[in-house]
Amino acid sequence: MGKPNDNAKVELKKGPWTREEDQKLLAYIEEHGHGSWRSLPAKAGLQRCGKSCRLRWTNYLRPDIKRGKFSPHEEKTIIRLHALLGNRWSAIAAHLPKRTDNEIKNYWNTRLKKRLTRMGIDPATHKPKNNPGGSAQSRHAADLSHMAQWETARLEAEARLARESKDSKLLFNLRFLNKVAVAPAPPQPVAPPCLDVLKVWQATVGPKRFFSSPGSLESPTSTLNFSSNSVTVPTVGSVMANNVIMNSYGASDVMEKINSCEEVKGKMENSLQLHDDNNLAYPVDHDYDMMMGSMGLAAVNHHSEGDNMVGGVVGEFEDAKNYWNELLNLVSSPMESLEF
DNA sequence: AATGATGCCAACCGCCAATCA
DNA sequence: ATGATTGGCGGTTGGCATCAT
Repeated sequence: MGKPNDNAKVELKKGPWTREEDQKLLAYIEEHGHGSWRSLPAKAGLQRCGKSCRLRWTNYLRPDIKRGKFSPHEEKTIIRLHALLGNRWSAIAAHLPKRTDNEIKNYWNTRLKKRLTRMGIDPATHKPKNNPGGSAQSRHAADLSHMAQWETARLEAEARLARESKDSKLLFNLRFLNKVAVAPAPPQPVAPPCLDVLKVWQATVGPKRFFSSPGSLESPTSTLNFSSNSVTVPTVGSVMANNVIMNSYGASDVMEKINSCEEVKGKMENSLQLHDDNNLAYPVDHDYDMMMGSMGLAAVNHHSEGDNMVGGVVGEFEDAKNYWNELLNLVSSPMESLEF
């Protein structure tokens, strides 16, 4: 980037690309890489603006693009991600390998949106159109909606990590956690654990990166408020012990995998030192707190009356990270085995 | 067969954040 | 600090294909 020494005004071509133009662009990029898009057209012998070249490359010519019909799995993924992210096509595309944001956007606008509308679902809100009011179902939908908003923030953090971090192991773990978090929630009375852990987080560490103002429990996009006594926060111990939250988020298969692994169970017992009274605290740092929140694991035991954290720190932060990394790495092939 | 409606998708447009001189 | 420029993003458009009348 920077200031170029811009130059001659050439009559730039618009409209559909010809085969010859495609070949020129492909040949140039294959040999030199695209470099500065601004200067590429002249070097490649194209009478197009750099922007047009970039678009043609990213949306059509790039070799790692998958074209053609979207699979049912891809459709489902788009719908769910749209519910979480809204019209943030590039973010959605990041979760659909080989699909471009433009393609996903077109597919949504021309097909999926209409299909949802026909099904009586508002494609903007992903809620039933004719069910206003306060039914349990709609309240549950509202819970999901707010979870979705938090998921949005978390997905952004994941995307940031993916860009900034070369630590593929951590990224793997984040993605694994993402699958757990995005799994559909059946109707049930348990409050959303994402919100629980954030409540605890707020009470414990106060507003940080994701909070817009001190003392408020707001997502970047939400103005949701909570009554302080309405939420029961499970502990790591209780969750690990009975899978309540994990099951409530359709992630029982994850716990099944974990429980079926003797090594993992041993690590759990040793590291967490489960207590019947659930008065277990767990070391917290913010990113891991978020992750555990996404999994439905409150990082600390929480007594709602005082919004105070109860219990002491069990270990060091690094221990917690290592523990979760080890735990998650022991679960075989989560990406393939978990329905998303 | 002709015409209009609809579907689809590549490409363009305008905006914005990041970057650089 | 400032202004120019780039790259990226989401919204929109234009044109071709298909369908319905």
